[in-house]
Amino acid sequence: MKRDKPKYKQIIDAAVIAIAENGYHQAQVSKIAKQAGIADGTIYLYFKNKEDILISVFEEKMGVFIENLQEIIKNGESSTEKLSRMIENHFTVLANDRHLATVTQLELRQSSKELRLKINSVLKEYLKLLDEILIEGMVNGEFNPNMDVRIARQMVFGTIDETITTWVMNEYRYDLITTAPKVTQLLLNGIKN
Amino acid sequence: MKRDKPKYKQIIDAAVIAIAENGYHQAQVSKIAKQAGIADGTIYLYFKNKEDILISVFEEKMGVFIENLQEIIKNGESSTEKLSRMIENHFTVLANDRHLATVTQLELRQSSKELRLKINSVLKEYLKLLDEILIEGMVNGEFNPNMDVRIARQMVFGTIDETITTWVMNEYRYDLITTAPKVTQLLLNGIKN
Amino acid sequence: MKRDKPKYKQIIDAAVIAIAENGYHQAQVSKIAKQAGIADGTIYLYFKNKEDILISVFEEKMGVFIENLQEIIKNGESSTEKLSRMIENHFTVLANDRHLATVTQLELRQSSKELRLKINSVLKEYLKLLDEILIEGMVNGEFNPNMDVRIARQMVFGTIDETITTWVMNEYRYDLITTAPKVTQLLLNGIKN
Amino acid sequence: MKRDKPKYKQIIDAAVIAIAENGYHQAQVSKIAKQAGIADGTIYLYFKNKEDILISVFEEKMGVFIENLQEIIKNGESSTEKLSRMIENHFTVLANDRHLATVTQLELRQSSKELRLKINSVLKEYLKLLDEILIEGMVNGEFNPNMDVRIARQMVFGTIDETITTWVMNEYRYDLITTAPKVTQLLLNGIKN
DNA sequence: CATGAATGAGATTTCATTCAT
DNA sequence: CATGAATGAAATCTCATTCAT
Repeated sequence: MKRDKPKYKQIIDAAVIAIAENGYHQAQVSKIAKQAGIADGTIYLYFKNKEDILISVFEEKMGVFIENLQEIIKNGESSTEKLSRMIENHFTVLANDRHLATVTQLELRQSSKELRLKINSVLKEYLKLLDEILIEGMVNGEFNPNMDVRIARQMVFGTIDETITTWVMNEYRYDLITTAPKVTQLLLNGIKN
Repeated sequence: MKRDKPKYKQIIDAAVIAIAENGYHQAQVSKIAKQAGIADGTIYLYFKNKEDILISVFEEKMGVFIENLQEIIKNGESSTEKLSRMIENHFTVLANDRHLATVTQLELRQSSKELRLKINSVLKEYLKLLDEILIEGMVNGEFNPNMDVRIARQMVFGTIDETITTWVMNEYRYDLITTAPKVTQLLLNGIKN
Repeated sequence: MKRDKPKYKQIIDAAVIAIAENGYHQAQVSKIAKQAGIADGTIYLYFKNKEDILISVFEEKMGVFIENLQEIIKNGESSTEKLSRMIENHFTVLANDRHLATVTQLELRQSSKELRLKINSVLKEYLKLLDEILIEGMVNGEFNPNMDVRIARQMVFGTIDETITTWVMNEYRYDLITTAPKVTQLLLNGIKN
Repeated sequence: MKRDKPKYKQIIDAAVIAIAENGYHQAQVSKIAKQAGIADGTIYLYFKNKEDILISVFEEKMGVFIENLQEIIKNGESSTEKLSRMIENHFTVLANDRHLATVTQLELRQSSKELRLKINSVLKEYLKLLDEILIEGMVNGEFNPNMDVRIARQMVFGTIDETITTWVMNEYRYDLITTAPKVTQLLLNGIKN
């Protein structure tokens, strides 16, 4: 399996750094290779083409979010706690990896519509877990049982996304993690029963 | 004033159509010129460069949102009503101009970080008006006076944005305008006192 | 019409020279452009891609052969004379343009099978005229009426082609034009009645 | 001697198949190695480089033609019969190995001028035997004693070559072997005394 | 004011060959 | 003898912008 070889992850990480430091369109394959300390051609032993690198970056990194969220869902007591810890986790992971935050919130969005559609399908898994939490809360009485789940999900994710993007655009000037509880509070107000 | 000449608006509208129909990266200056029925070179008599066209597209179109919002603020009775009508207006304008919706929600986001930063500064005026509504509501007791305005604003705008983007990505399959009240309801729950 | 503009022929001629002097695979678009005294990009205002240049080279140059042959067929008295003058013309044109001879006999054959198939369809028109001469001669009793026209044509063209290719491979060391009558004589012996 | 080891021939045969099935430019060293069931690097224990493989393909396969022709010369009664049997043999060998026919008539000609010059020098031995037959016939009165041997040889070989190439290009649609006598007849007419 | 032909910089990807194991 | 992962040079084509008419 290619993605188990050390160079696979090495290239993924190099891509994140190269994109964060140079911008999406200035992160040429040669720059990624250089950052990874390998030859240009070696990239193509592990990835079909440049787009494949970018999708893989998203898959690998989004994988962390998904795994964490699955853990949270498994261990959380109430739906409220699960949602709260999901937001906290999302903020924490990106606050602790500014390169990754820049890449996911700003740079990767410059990709073509085709690439973004693929990225979106990766994202869907994450959103499905979010839906699980919301529906559970609606059933057990923690959240408003009459709300439209899709819209609630869009509110939760849209707010998280906008909050983090603004933080990145403001060049990480303020502490992101401490805003998490406030974001959580507002969102919970919106959806609680 | 350049922007009062007929060809100025003609090019702006041509750009929206060209981008919506071809996608951001396939909307070459020559295509915009052709759509506008003028020569490539003529574009440069009205715009400094391609980026200038795109920023102007955003400025002009966002201008409609801002004017409408100013009107809403002037005429609205309560803060709650103002916020409600702002969301309704935002949804209505884009639901009625799918070309514009595609361009603002999907295509223009493929632009470079630099361009997006400029677009964001245009957006700021709109967000400042939103802040006005929120602060007014906090002062007059309609909204939670202890909430963080910035976060509340990000929730409102992030939710609107995410909702519309999803609608565009789903190829306008459902009716956007009728979801506005549900979105408003959730957001008001979140911020109300 | 693109092929009437002066730059069209200018590029075709530059391509012949660039290919003859550098070889097929070393005749990069940039070399052709330089030889033509224009910018690389200008090539693409006149040709769809590199392959299009090469096909056009063949079409334009083969056009001369075809036109000459049509003239010969129109004015020639006997089939024997027509065949004789066709061979003479073929040898003369290439003997007088060694660049072209190198390109058609050696370099262009390195092109991909796809390109060669296209080149072949251009060639077919020439071979159809040759067939006309042969059939006419079979009907009027100058040539053997029982021979297989396809094979006769392949003999005539194969011999011409092999003769000229050998001459080019031997770096034009001997006089090509004076061998024409001998070639003609042998071929006529082969097919005469 | 390298060419006596089993892997030598194994690679040669793999090359013919790989080229015939994939085309000259798509027959990468790695494909040839895979076809031969060995590792890429192993190729370089038996051949200096890729060009060396291709020349060797031609040498080995042309060797069959040469051996057969030597046999024919040794056993044939008249020059006419020898020529006749040479043509028949040439057609038969290629008609019975379509992979080889495709490779020699179409694919290998896409090689660089340099490679083709080397291939030609391999071909020379075959052509020298053909010259022998022609000269013998001129001396013993079977062939026209006044003809130019070089041109006669080019006619014979050019006709054979063109005939077979056309057959390959037409995707072996008709029977090649039965055309041999007709080709022979026309050629003999051309050179007989 | 308007035109549109011409410019030219710049990046992805392939594949023959090597060499440490 | 054999392997196969790694190398890195090299070329087509696009498109924003200019400027002579």
